[in-house]
Amino acid sequence: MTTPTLKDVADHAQVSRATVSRVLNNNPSVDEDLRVRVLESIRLLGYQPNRAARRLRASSSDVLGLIISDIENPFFISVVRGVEDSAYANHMSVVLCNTDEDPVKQRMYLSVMQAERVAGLIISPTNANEDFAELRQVGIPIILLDRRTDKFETDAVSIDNVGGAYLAVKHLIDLGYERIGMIGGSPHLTTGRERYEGYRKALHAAGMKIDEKLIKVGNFKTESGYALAKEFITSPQPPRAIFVANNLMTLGTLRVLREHGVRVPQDIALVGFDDMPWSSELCPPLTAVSQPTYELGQETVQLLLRRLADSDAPIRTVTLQPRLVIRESCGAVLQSRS
Amino acid sequence: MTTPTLKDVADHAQVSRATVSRVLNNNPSVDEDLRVRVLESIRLLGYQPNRAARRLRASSSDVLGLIISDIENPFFISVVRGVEDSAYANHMSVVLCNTDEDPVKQRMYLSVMQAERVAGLIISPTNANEDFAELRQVGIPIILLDRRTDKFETDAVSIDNVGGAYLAVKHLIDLGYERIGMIGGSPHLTTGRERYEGYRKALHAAGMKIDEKLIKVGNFKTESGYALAKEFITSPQPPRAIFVANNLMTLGTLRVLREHGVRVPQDIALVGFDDMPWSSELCPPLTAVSQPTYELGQETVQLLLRRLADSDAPIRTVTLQPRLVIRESCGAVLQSRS
DNA sequence: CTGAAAGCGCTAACAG
DNA sequence: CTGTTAGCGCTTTCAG
Repeated sequence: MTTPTLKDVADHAQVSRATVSRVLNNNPSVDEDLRVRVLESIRLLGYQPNRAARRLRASSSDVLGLIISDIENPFFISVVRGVEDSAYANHMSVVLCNTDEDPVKQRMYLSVMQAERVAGLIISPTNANEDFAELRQVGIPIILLDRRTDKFETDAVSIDNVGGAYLAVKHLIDLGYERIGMIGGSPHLTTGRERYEGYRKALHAAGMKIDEKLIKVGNFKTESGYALAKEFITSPQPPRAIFVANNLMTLGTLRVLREHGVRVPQDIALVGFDDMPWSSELCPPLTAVSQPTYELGQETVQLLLRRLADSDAPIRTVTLQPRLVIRESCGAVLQSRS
Repeated sequence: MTTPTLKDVADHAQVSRATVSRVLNNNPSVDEDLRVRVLESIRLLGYQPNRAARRLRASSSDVLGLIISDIENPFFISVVRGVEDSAYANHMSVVLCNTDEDPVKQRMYLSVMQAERVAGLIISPTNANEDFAELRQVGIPIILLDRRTDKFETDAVSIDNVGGAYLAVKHLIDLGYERIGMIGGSPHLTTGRERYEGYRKALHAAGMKIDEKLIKVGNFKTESGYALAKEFITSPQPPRAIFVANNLMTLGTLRVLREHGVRVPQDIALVGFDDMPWSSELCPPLTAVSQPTYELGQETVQLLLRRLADSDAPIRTVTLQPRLVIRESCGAVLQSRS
């Protein structure tokens, strides 16, 4: 019922606590004999350093905070995985928190992270106007993941959303579609705004007019996609093709279309943003913008590590390029393989 | 760059550190005047208790460890969500670790949890023969999630896998299928074994023979489902219907069938285990055993809370019932809605 | 190269 | 009801 402490190890090895501590921290200035003796005692007693104590004393911790905004969204899973693997490879553990797009929860978790004295924080913020004042004051580095904020300058890694959306809509245009609609995500998030911008740009570049009636804005959730798509198909002049701004909304859209017997792509063509493991088994196999999610996660850790090593390094923003995966939901060439 | 400490608050409010501590911990024996004065100082200084210090001193922590075996598997996401929400409601934070079905990683994370002195641990173990000796020795309660181990008695919450599989296979039998095959998951996990048992039981109850050639065993991953399904359809006598033991393997199976132009359910009928948000948009909409994943997560927290309150409470095992969601992949009545 | 000693920020008896 | 006094387990000067 009781764990051995550093003192126990010291007693057992007949050295001072300082020496044990040095061995633990790979301090080179320890005689080889003592080192092995200490190591042996550690093994024998099954000693485990107490992290709470260590963190209290040495203000450095090896815990990395990861705050994501919606764990329900499969997009984040692969991201989490990337963060975790990278952290693991660098001997850090990660504490994952989910704000559920709730600013109140976000505030709370920010407090937790601060009180927890994490080494650094990776976050995809729920709102663009958070300034992370407390965390910054304490000197905890922050890396923005996927979404950015207006308020202040930080290291950030994100996807080229404008480019991705452009790619998707251009594909539709190239296939000859007109009346191309969009089901957009939260306009208060950079991702929502940028994908919308990509949509506009693509139409613009093709000399096509923007028709406000073909643009619906929601909140990146399945229900929102469902509701908006329903508005579309029950409207007098539904779009001939739709670009949907994320995977959840795409699911909602597919549901409505199926329920109303609308055929894809014969009646309405569809491109999604986010390529998921199941996208190729959907009905029909979905053409979608694929985001390098795993790399997104990895990259944030790299940025954090760099910032930890040099707090004065210039601020860096990394942008990852998405690519279009063509399947059957737009009526492009039918392919035998996905 | 420096955070106020409890001492700063004490000085500011002109009281002792003990009093501040009492206020912080809602100790009722503090005069109302002092309490407001302290609270005011806390607010003014923006004080945040240092968790590391608190945890070091009071061996009780409000951090709950959650170790899952495969974050890639969407099944766990909803579980995580359930755990998190319940924990949040009970003022606890959760640290999530992903072992990736790797016993070495699991060992490491168990150490981390111990060193971290978490209040309790919820885990879906990668292997059935882990005994959690160290954790138990330190007195950290453990709750088994979804999977169980042989080695020792603990509180556990899981799904009735036998019953779920039985339901699925019986459905196939009731529809008149013969030559019903199974693509099973890891036999060293209780979930894998039990779903297999349910399959056998259903055939048995119907007076049907078990044909070993119709049983393939894999490891719950997409690739495994892909490979096994391929073996099936390239075999001289493929099964007429298949029960697939989890969502990832179902995805792999669907992929093979699509690639080989096998029609579902006309050529081969399919039932999956795990109903996912996208199951109804698959090609064809999938009939599947739906597990109460969110509740699974919630329930583990309840069990943990109970154990924390009374370490001598009798060991409890909670079993949640799954249900069958009928769609189109088995050729049952076609329904307009999912 | 090693040990002694002084805390990190907080809580928990124990007196008053 | 409040303050004093010890530490929790570890790291880190500072002397030897």
